[in-house]
Amino acid sequence: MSQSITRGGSSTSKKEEQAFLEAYRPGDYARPSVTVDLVIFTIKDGALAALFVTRGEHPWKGALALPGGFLRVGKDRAEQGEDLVDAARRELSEETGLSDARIYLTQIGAFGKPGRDPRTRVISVAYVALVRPELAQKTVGGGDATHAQFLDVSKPHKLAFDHGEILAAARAFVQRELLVSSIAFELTPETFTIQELRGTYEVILGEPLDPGNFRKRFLRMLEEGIIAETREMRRTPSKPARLYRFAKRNRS
Amino acid sequence: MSQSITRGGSSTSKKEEQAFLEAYRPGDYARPSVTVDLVIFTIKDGALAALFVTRGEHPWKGALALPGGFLRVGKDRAEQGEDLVDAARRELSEETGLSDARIYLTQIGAFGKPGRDPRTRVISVAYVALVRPELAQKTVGGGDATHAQFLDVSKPHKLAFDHGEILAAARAFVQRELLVSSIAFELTPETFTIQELRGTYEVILGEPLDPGNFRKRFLRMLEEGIIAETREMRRTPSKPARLYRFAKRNRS
DNA sequence: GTAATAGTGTCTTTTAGACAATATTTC
DNA sequence: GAAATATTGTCTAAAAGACACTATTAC
Repeated sequence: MSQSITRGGSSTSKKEEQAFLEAYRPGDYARPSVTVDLVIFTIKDGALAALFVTRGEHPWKGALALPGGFLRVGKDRAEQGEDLVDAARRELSEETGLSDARIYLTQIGAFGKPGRDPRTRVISVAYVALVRPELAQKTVGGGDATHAQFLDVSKPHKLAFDHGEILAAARAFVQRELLVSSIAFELTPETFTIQELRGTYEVILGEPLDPGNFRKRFLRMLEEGIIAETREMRRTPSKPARLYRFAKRNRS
Repeated sequence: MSQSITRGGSSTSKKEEQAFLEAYRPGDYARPSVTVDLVIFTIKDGALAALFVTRGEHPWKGALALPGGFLRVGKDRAEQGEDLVDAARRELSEETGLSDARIYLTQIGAFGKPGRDPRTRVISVAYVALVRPELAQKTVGGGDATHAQFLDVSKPHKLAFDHGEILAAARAFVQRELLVSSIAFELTPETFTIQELRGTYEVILGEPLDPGNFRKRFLRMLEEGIIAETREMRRTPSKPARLYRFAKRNRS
């Protein structure tokens, strides 16, 4: 915003500002469309999977795409529409039926290269959602009779628009975040064994972890109170394993 | 984007898509304005400082604000306007006169709460720029006869719009990034002593660091080739100190 | 010499990684 | 008992933090 040179911080009257706002008319320069796109991750069949929809219309008709939609913008100054994160929650709910506010959802950035959508200039604000596997199975994307489906992200898919780039950014975000916060639990069932949690880590990081060494990390989290023991055991093909549950976040 | 249920990935003809695009007319639902706002950091007088402008117009007339401006959006499909990061570079250049493409500039996210600008719905994409102190002094913001000025961010300032929130996010971003990448060098003169680099770390982290322990970290970076020794020494009030220079990034 | 700051060394604790070994259950 | 895997333990190396100490220069 180019500023005229006015200094000294003279407090201007509320009345004057009111008059300014009344007189304000939006310029007629072009505005972009703003969409909110979601990378909804879950663990499916032992792999990191994301929800994709098949496009039914041009452009990119028939191609896989990330779920998303237009940000709802109000018509006047008093009603300016919905917040970005609310639009993301709404999309999440529409695509999966999941409206639980506890589901992890966070913004990872804006993507807005000119030409990314051939129809018009679009700025997409991307969000990452993490859905526990038992919840994901119950959603629209859980079955495969619908247009939305969870697919293994380690397998290459031809995606519409620049959604491949957004997906890559989302994977990088989750990998980085895994090392500093408790997001692994957002992709793990309510109760889990040490090995099951290790599986989640392995799937996100894309590499195997030593069971003994992972156990040490796990026990540290237990001491810190991030994880709590339960009385139950999980039956396995061999020796049963203790079940634990997530107790508290290690950072807000 | 709501999808009609079409499956099977039948590849559609280019001609059909072309026809679709020709017929496409943007809907008349409201679009938001999109701006790019910058948090331009430097080190000034031994403190982390950011560039602020004084608003000359309503709303928030007379208040401090982050420099920023509207994203330029083209009028038609063929010419969709400038990229987000190009808009950020343009603003950086306009506000500081610095057009060097080597200046660190990266996006930290989109801010778009309804009501953040009383005039109309605005989505702001925020960028962080890091400017070396010797460069910052030469800029418009270096003196204080202009409307743009670098101010110590650890002192509270009443900022326009939600710019306080954006500034806080930018500071958090830089602090996190300091621990994993080489951004400290983006705020350090070309050549520097160990103590001077430590000063940069201290100013960003907001806490003192042990000189002996920091030296060990420093020497590790020297071994890794991130830093290189020079032949020069810096004269100090007491024992002179060796000068080093930044050699290579530790991650792209 | 004295003050100031550059630079070195020591000790402890934490964490990670590689990897061997033991324990307990199902079958 | 055999197979599987949960669990424990050992050794090494890297890194961080606290803190005392030495070296070299300006004045």
